[in-house]
Amino acid sequence: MSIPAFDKQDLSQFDEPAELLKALSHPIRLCIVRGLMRKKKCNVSYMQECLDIPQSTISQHLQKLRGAGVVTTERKGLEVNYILADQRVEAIVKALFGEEECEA
Amino acid sequence: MSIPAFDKQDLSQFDEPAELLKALSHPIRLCIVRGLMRKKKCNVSYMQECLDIPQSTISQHLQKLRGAGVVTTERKGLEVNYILADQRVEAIVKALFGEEECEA
DNA sequence: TTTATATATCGTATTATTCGAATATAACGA
DNA sequence: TCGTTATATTCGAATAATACGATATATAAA
Repeated sequence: MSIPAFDKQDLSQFDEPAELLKALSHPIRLCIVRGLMRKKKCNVSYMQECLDIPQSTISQHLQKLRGAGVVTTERKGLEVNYILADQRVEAIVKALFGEEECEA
Repeated sequence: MSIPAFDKQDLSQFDEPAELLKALSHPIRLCIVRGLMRKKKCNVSYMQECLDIPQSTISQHLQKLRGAGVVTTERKGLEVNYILADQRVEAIVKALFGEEECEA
């Protein structure tokens, strides 16, 4: 009587992790997230400048990341800084891109 | 002159990893993949029985996983066994669900 | 106040995913 | 060959994701 490898009874336990992965599964968002691993803290304008993508597009991606709990925000005056907020995400990014020194 | 944390020039380097994550970002597929970590090798009927989901639905999810290189197949007579084929995926599943002994 | 700047949200057209029934294929045994 | 079982593919409808211009909000400075 061992636990089956698959089990429809707890399919719902995969909902949240799948949501997390979905939030990460877009090139722009993945780029943002890896950028935040390198840079710790980053405002929208900086990302926009680097990525050269319309502001509303970036902002929408950021809201999706925030909605999934991937990032949190810290306002500083006019700017809003984004910060990684989920350790699982860091492990996933490392799995995908390798370990890496982060700059202060 | 350090490398910027974000860089539009190599946005395309995120395409493949994003595809990989997209393939994983569905509860059924994630369940299958974690099941394959536990069980190593598994045919479609077994998954179908456990998950109680229409055959075509399972098969479609499996094709998506295969297309992304997450799994490979081994035919044995009528049955087709699915097997994990990407180490990154194992690391990701561990990040999401924790380490775990695998049977056999 | 007004103005400027940084960011968020809305509207909407386009494209992609999802599901499951129906159908097709592949391998085996009689 | 024919029938059976296991799996894959096709199709259409419903739903969700995406991009981006236009517009709204929030903060700060004049």
